[in-house]
Amino acid sequence: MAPKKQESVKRVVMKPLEAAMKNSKREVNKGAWTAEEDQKLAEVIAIHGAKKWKSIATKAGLNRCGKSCRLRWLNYLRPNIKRGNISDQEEDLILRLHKLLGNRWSLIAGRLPGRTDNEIKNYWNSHLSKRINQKEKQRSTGGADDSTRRISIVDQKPSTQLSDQNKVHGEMKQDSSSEEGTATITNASNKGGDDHEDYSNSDIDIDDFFDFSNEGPFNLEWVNKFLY
DNA sequence: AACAGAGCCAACCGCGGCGCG
DNA sequence: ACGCGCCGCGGTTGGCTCTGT
Repeated sequence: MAPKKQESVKRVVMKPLEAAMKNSKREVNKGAWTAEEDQKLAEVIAIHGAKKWKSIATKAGLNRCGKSCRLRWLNYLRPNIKRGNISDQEEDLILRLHKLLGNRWSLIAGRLPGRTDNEIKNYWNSHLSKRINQKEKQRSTGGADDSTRRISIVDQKPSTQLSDQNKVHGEMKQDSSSEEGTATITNASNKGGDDHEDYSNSDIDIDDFFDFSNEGPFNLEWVNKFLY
């Protein structure tokens, strides 16, 4: 299918007016954001910073909940956001990280500068998961083609071939929105039974894995340290 | 040209964690 | 220790665009 670049800009202009009109003054506005709302939100965040989303929503005079403002900022308005055209390198990295972390989109996004968790999640759901499924089918029938070669490479990595159990002993938390990429590790039970792998038995140093301090902005070599 | 189905993506929803009083 | 509110995350949905018929 042909890519739809710059589409989001169009979207903003399309429906939202009627959506905004439909919503009464008391009700919280939902649906697509208008350019005007974007501008207001950006202005308020420029002044007050991207914290206290509820008050930001109020200060901006937007009839939106803080949650919605936060999402809009993180996924669209935030500076240095890359849109569209996930490169082969990035795709490869997503595949590897997903293999390692499962559906921890925010963590994966934290390793892809300029990419949002939502974007990666969408990309995974619409592109990669299908390819994985295809590959699985092909594997069961035997043989592989070019389109799945890269995925095969990922599958071959030995150090992360961990158990398929849906449990994890370490909960990792990271502020993916921070440009510095500071990370902390906490211990907690995993919510929701993610399908990622149990890395607690591996020789991966989690602290090291999420130590962003000595990396370039877009150096993907680091991942090899953990995955090969 | 019109329609239907698939693909894609922005945004919403629900839940859990955390901090504060 | 407890309750409450806010924040962040992952899953899901709604709706627009594209493509094929």
